[in-house]
Amino acid sequence: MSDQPTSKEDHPTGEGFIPHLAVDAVIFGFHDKQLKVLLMQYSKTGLYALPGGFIRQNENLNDAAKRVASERTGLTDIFLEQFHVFGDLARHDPTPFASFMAANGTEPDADHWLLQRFISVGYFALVDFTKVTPTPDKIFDSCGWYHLNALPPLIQDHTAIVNKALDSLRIMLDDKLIGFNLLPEDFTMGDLQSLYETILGKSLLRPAFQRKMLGLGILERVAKKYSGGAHKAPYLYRFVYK
Amino acid sequence: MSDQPTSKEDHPTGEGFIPHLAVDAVIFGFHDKQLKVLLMQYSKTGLYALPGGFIRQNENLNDAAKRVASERTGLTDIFLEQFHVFGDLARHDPTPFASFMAANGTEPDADHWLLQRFISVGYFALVDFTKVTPTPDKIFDSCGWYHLNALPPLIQDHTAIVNKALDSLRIMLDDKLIGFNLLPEDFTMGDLQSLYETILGKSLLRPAFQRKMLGLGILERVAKKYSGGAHKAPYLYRFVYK
DNA sequence: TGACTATTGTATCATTATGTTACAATAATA
DNA sequence: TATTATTGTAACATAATGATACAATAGTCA
Repeated sequence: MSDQPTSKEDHPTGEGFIPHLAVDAVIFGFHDKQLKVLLMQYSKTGLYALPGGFIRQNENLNDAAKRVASERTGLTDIFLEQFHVFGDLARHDPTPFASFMAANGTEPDADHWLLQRFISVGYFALVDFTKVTPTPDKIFDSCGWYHLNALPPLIQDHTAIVNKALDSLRIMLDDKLIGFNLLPEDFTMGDLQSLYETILGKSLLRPAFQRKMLGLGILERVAKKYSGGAHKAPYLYRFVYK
Repeated sequence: MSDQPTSKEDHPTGEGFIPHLAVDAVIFGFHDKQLKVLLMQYSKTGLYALPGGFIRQNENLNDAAKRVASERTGLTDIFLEQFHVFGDLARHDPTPFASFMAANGTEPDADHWLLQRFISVGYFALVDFTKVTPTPDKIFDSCGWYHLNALPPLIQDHTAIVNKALDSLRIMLDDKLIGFNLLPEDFTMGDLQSLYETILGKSLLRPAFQRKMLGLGILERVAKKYSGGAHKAPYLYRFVYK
């Protein structure tokens, strides 16, 4: 997507980027009945933030979000979904970035581009967190997974962004399920149900769930069967792309 | 909301506005079983566009959208809903604005701020078009209502924006109904059904519609009854805000 | 090898929601 | 006072969803 360096410090003037506009990515990680979010941390201040970035002058907005998500996860083919734009003045809080810079020994001008007001387009993604290599950028020097129900305090309005993303994910789950590549090629109905239960945060009844999923018309049953447990072998399914 | 002039030409350099970022408002007008959209036209070129505008440096994004919608309709209290951000490079097409300026005798520089790439946040609103005074701005010198199923060709990707807005409106109708103030304070179930049928573009069965609406829990029946037609008088309802 | 265990696939029934038809009630009109 | 058009709602049919039950079976282990 790009041959240029992308971290923020490479562009101290913000040149080449659209000013005042950012993307923030809420990257949900799922595995083994756990739902986590990828967060960035700046160790010197202990502040946490969502992975984010800026939009190049000659870059599609969606590609900018994809770039941000790919750089932080090492994954290509991330399915990203735009869900909301956060554009209130009240969200503007330059203190975190000022702290980062101060801790790096550079006292920024008051009108430094990073300290200005940003309007942020929120994207969410859902990935298998065991397949991810969390990769920090040059501002946030660490990067890792945090349980959704035990998030640390986040800078600015990032907690609200996470919550809104989760709401959107839950609403869109049926429609976007096929886009998230977080189950193996072949999976059981139990795998799928675990995914749903984890994301929705509640348990579901098995027969009704099976009926509903098959009713979506996006699953095909694979002939061979799974082997491993001391019980009847479940069928394997895969998504059918029409 | 503002005491400054807001039309585009008052700011030939774009000063005071966030560059490269715009809002476009899809203002649906409903009345008497008709659904229309408010469009701007520049008479000298015949080009049509959605009402749009820019975001002030010190203005909430939502307020910018509200300002645009208010200035074009003369209405305050417009319920606006953000629905999508349009950020592809492919949507960039400076020719309409270049035409406007050329027709006004000013040959713009190639790097004029209005000719640059814009990312646009889409909002939709739903109003009673009989209560609106369509008000042109200084670029688009006329402004009026067009039937949804007979739209003229629009500049850039504005047709796609209208279609996406309509999709979103239909999906959100149940949830956002109470916010659109396009029925009188007291209205009949028939009025409400007409509204739904017009927006959804299909007819609905009366008993099921009544059941569903009452089931939403946002209607209360008013004691008094309507008078006028040669038939049984319908009950009047109003929205109940909880 | 055969009883045991855990889990699966699905049948069955219950409940709720939705689609459809029917009809009595009634406000204005003539 | 009969007529007309429309409303409110009952009644039934169908579909969707919630919940229980149970047979099927892949491994485990006596």
